[in-house]
Amino acid sequence: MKKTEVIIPAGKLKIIEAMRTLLDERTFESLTISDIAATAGVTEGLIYKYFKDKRDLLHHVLKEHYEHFLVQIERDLQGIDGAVNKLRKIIWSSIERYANHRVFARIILLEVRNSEEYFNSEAYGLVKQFNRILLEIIKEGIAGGEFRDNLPPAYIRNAIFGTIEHSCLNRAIFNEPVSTNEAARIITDLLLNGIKR
Amino acid sequence: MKKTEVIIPAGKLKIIEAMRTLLDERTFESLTISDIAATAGVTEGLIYKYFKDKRDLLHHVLKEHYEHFLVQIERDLQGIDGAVNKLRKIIWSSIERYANHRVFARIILLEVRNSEEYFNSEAYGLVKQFNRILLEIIKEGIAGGEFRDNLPPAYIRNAIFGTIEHSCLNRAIFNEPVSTNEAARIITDLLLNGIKR
DNA sequence: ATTTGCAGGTAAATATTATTTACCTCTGAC
DNA sequence: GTCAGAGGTAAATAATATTTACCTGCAAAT
Repeated sequence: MKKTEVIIPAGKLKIIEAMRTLLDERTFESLTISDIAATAGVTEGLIYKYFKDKRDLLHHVLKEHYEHFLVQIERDLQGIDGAVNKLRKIIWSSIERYANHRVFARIILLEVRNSEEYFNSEAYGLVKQFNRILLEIIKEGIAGGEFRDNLPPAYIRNAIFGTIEHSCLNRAIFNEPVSTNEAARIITDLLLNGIKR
Repeated sequence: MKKTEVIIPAGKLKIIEAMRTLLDERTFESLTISDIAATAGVTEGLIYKYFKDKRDLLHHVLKEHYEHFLVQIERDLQGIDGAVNKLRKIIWSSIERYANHRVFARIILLEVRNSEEYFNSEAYGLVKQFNRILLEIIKEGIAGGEFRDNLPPAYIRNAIFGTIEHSCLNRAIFNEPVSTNEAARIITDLLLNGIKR
């Protein structure tokens, strides 16, 4: 009775759902407000009732996806001890998310970073939250002697993030398949042990 | 007498130059044809004389940048022996390019990957060429025993590329400073030796 | 039982931008 | 000399995003 008291109007839900559907098929730029309204079965004006503009709708869709992602991440990390083990898990979970939620991957990898407003959006706030989680694990690893202490944590984070994202880019763009387990195993190994023989 | 016989018309040059200038200040999406024409001091119609559309102009600007980059890379690699040394150099050169040519970095990291046409553009052809160079170095390193032989070359390439790009993202987006030498040293070390103690 | 405020929704006007069209003007090869 | 074609312009048109004014049903407050 106390949770989700807020009833979300049917029209708004249809708009969000239409956006998700269309983003699976086409790029954000190529979608018109009229496309979205038609797919949702509402009028164009209604979109502006709930969202500031087209981009605001995009950010909302990303925010919903990211909320699910963060819930899953928190859950996945439960009961795992040690920075290496946590890192292994977080890499696996991230790849799994990018691989199995292509719209999510496309939005975050390709569609949002080119606008200023994104960096003021709620969605970006969640991304920063994820960043902090990852950074905590890295610092824990350094403090506990599992990771090297002569690499700046921010660089480690960039390497992890960057490697994962780049490895999932072809999936997002060309729909090339990704094997989550294999990718996670290789990327974790590569990052932990390096490429030098 | 045989090279650069082609005279590029003044208007076209001004358009390209205007695009570069504007991209340093604002995002691609926020630029209008009328902005570009005004900055270039030409009429809007002329832009369409030389470029298919706004994106085609963007791809052209990227192509010019990438040509310079490739020339520099080929030069930088001259006389360097060994895969590790070549890798070290290519990482340094890439970071240097992203750090000192912010428009280039912004275009490639933020503006082009969200459109289908990009992947048919000449600019993308050059990116693939760079990819091949990097992949060759990796294969050389594996064959020569400098790199581990149990990591797929494509993953190694993604890790290198992804780490570099992610490390330069904040520079591209927020204009945060990057120290090329420091970044190159740390990233190379991290990728070669891994993050595990 | 009315009224009334207001959330959900529509339809059409307007504003903004991209793109096309028709034309003008100079120049250098024939 | 002319004339084809490159460089360029101005204005019309098309495509889209956004705003405006309005309609409708319904859950309180009177």
